[in-house]
Amino acid sequence: MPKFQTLKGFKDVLPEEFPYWRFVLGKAYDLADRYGFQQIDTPVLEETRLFLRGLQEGTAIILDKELYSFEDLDGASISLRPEFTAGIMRAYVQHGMHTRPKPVKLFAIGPLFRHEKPQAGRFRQHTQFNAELLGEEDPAADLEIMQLAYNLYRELGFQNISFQINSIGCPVCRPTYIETLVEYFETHYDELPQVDKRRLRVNPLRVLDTKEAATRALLIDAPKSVDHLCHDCAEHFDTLQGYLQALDLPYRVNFRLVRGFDYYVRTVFEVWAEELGAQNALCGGGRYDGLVESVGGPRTPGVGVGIGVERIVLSLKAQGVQPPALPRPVVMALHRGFEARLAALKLTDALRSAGVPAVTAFGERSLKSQLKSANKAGVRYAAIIAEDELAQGVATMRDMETGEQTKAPLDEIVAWVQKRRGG
RNA sequence: GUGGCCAUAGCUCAAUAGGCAGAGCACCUGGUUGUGGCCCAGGAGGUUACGGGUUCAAGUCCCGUUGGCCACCCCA
Repeated sequence: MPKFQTLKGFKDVLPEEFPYWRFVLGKAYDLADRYGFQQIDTPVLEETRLFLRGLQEGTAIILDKELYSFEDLDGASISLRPEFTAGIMRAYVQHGMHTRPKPVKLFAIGPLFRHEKPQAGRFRQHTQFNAELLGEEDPAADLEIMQLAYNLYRELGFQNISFQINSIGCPVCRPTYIETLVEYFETHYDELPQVDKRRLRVNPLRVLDTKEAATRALLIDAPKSVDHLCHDCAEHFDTLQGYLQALDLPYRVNFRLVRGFDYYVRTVFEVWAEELGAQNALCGGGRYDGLVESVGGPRTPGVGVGIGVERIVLSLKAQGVQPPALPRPVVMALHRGFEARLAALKLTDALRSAGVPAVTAFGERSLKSQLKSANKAGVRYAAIIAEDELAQGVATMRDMETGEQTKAPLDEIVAWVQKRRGG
């Protein structure tokens, strides 16, 4: 066993993975551009308080346990970011971004850290593509965030994806709903499994997305948030559904879909892919009109989504989607003798400058050995430069697929290769 | 945090009933003077995850630890 290994829940991304990563991230950038989102990057480390601000005590304790927190050299408590949104909201307020033309549309890509028990598609460090739309209450904003997520999956080649949506109301209508919900479960208190008794106490909405069969039976008759929305929330939800229908976006209202935080309002949604087992949620998002305020800014509506990149990569593999191949060296310059080697180095340099991926054989090994290297590197052409070629000022260009060989003047090789690459 | 399954070479896996740690793939070198793939020969690569225990003898049985997978919990 190696002397050192990655920490529990962390992993290396090896070269074989990168066709997938570049495919996903390339598409993410592309879509963000097309949707008019601007990129923002915030520090990986922030004040711990930022991540635990204004949470109910029970929730704060749980989250605290999953936060990578430590004391800085000056004694300040700092933490690795467990999510993007808090840092982006902090930046929004700190830089007075509320004075920018609304809506402010931001996206970010980078690592997040949570001290969780590792599991399928869940690591202690994961990468997220995050989009936030701030300053707009129109359900079309919710729609835009949802479209962004949906089309990312669609354009990556995902099949059978659809939305699960719900509206969890707002500070006006939610408290009454939660009261009704708690009352309902209290009349069935003895039928509730231990976990759900606890949930009912700590975070009642969470009882709705329980995995306990006994509780799920009770859910059939449980009050639904969509039936307890205030006028504005109901209208917002109706309008959003009208948009989804108009745009042919497949969705289901799922009254069990919730978020556990107070600043979430109205729309919550997830994108689901069929046949992905227990972890069928590809991403989740929602509206958080109270969030900017909670970090000290003006009251600002907002809606956002977080999309886990590792989970996409896993799903792409599970669905057998082939990402485009990454560029490989096209030419390897082989050489024999010191002068030839210099010529090979110059040739490689010229090819690279012209945009042709090229490498030089290293060392002073036999031509045979160098050809083996060229074969393993998968290059299309071996440019052989030895005494004869040097004397004539040419290279022997060997096509590694057909074995065909032709000589070409050294200063014409760039053009020779480009012509054959169809450039 | 709770529970189940698992851990042998870089990878995939063997190793009778507890009795000398192996194969395939991958890697390196060679198969003569300037030519790859296939083939052949050779090489390197292991404290059997780690620590303890039982035994004449442990990869194999027992305990602990670490790590992985799966489910729960949680999911900003």
